[in-house]
Amino acid sequence: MTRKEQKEERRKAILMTALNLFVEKGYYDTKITDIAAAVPMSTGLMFHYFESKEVLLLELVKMGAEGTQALSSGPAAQAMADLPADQYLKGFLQQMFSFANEQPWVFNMFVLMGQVRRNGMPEEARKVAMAVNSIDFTAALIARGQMDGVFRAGDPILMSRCFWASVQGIMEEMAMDREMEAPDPEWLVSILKA
Amino acid sequence: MTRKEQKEERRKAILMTALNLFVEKGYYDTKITDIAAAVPMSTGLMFHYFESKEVLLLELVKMGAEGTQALSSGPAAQAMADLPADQYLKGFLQQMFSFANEQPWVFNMFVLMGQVRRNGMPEEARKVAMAVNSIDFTAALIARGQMDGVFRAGDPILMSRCFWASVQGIMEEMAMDREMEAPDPEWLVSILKA
DNA sequence: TCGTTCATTGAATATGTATTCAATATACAA
DNA sequence: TTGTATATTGAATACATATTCAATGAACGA
Repeated sequence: MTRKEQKEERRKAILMTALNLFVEKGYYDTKITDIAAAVPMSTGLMFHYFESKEVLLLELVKMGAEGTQALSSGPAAQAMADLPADQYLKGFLQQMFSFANEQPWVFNMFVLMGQVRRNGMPEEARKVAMAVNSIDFTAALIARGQMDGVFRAGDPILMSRCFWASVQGIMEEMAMDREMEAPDPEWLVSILKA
Repeated sequence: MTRKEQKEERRKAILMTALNLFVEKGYYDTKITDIAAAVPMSTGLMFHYFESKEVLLLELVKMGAEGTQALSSGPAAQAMADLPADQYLKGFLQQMFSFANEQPWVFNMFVLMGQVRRNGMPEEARKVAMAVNSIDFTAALIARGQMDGVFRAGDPILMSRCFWASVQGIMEEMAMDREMEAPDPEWLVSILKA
């Protein structure tokens, strides 16, 4: 393994460790020394890999943004694209909730993306997280579902925001208590159902 | 007005200002100087009223805990007590969402209580917020609704957690964007509906 | 009116933690 | 093997901000 690869590995290790801690304890309560100790490496060395705590967060959020992009244009999305709208959303949630155990980092990434959108988070990362927009995409899906009569009447944008806010709330609850069972996706989709 | 009353007024002004800022910008991003400037008063004076930022948060959370207590045993609760379970929850949400504009501090208090429960918030305040438990109460309500056939099958505790996590998610979204319209309470209650 | 007490200020201090840095070890290339 | 670049360390520093404090002003009771 070349030295460059080594470095890349280490970088990823830091990112994954930070992701865990940020979601577990919150960004502000996670100290650089906590991350360093968990990797493990010396605190000083952290700064050979990331020039600051904020940049580290930013890198994570960029990864999350790319991942979301990839997900919504990838083959899985295509395969689902012509399902009925409610089936599509149910499938998505099913997948996401199963990631909570099987691919915790994917799950954590989603939770982090939601958290970073909030007031009081570092500006730059926040902007990137805000730019990732599932709201409009889902709103279009909802409008389609309304045409087909599977979804109730209502402003699709508002419904989309409420749907994702609910999902975020539940994912944070799950992140806080890893023992918690996932809800039946049907429950959440019911928010939208006719 | 006596001097003691003056002081009490000032105390409340600080508490309300802090509540606003904590919800608006987040606890960690809200500096003592921010609160002082907003009241307005000198930063030093803050410490004649509250011995620390954490204690200030704690006071707010204690108020929130009492308020919740009062709400769930007060006359309004009694009046609702023999409504069908779904009507009860719908009424509660209706009220809460209307507070978003009419009594923002009540709304903010609810949002804060939810936020303080999260990892990374000051321990003492967190314990108090955690002790306020709508989960069990609502779970009982859900069980009743299941008997009556208005709610779907499922673990009432899990359903209760998911319901409140969704509500929290949406209230935080509303707190972030004060222009946002409130959802129809029916949407949220649908999470539980048969 | 005078003295005592409380309110108020803003600059000084303490503290926690992000960030830097000088020193050392390790890998690699010639 | 030797010299150069990179990785690594942990202690020193910088910085942000919570907290203290000495000084001043305002209210109140006697």
